[in-house]
Amino acid sequence: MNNKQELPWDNPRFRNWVAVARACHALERTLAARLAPLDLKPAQLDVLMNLYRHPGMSQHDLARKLLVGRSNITMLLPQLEKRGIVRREGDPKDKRILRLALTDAGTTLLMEALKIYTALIELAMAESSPAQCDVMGDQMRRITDVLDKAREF
Amino acid sequence: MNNKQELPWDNPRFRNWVAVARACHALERTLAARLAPLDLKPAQLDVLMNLYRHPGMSQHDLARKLLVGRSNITMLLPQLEKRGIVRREGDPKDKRILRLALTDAGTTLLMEALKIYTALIELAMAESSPAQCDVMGDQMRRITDVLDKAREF
DNA sequence: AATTATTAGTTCAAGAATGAACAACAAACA
DNA sequence: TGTTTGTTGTTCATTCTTGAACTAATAATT
Repeated sequence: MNNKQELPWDNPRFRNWVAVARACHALERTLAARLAPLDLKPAQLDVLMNLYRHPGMSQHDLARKLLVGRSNITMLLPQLEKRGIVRREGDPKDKRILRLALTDAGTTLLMEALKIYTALIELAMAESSPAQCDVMGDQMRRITDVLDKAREF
Repeated sequence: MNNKQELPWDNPRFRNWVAVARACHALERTLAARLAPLDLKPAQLDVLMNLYRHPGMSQHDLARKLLVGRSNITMLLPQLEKRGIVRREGDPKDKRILRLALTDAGTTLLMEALKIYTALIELAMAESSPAQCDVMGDQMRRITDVLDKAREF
């Protein structure tokens, strides 16, 4: 019996997803290199992006958005707080919760980082038409939805 | 001046790439959970997949394929070698090089892992048509190419 | 042939990410 | 009220990843 014909690599969905994973990894590595002058890591940029769009988030909310553990946020934030990039203040109604927000310096830094990130994305996707790009984005949002539901069992 | 109109999130390429990064992260997390019963991590699966397709690779070649540092490979392989999954033998022509290959046990384990991976990908992309999927794959391969070239300066 | 430059792999110290166990607080309910 | 249950954030030990410095082997240069 020749089982080569059933190899995953013959499956379009598989082969194409592997390409997604590779591209994603490549872009993240390149981003890390280009963010280095700002002394910022991709994971930290993710934090800033989320706090900009959702000021007042709790650490728990942030962890869920970023798909990381809560302890990760605990380890990540004090650095940013010491650099004066992020502000953390207790919720008056619920003393367990810390509300997060960017400082002005944090917003400024974020804008610098976004220039770099945007330029990299534009470079990488220059050959993709807006229509292709939207089709891709829609697929990805569906995938994230499916996986979120799959995680809830 | 209102600069909100120039935010990256208004840029389709930016917004859609963020969706790619999220989906990728979500799928990798889910994969890690589903591979746990095999005592295998996504990074290790990447190694096995590459060795299956390119037996006789050197560690340097493998590192480049995986977009990681050589030292990472050095740290990764001894575990797999001890488990009898990977075989490492010196190249007779060039004594610096170690040639890598899967053992039979390694191939068996890979096939089990691929079932899990394939099932997850099928789940995630069930709603994407093969045509959309191919368009996406092509885009991703172009992105990887562009970034590879950008890395060479 | 002798020297110099590259290349493959390793070591090591530092920095991230993870999950389990924990403390403080809040909510639900008797 | 008092007890139980659930939630938020932290701590800590473990594991992974990384990049710089190193050794050994090969290639290139003189």
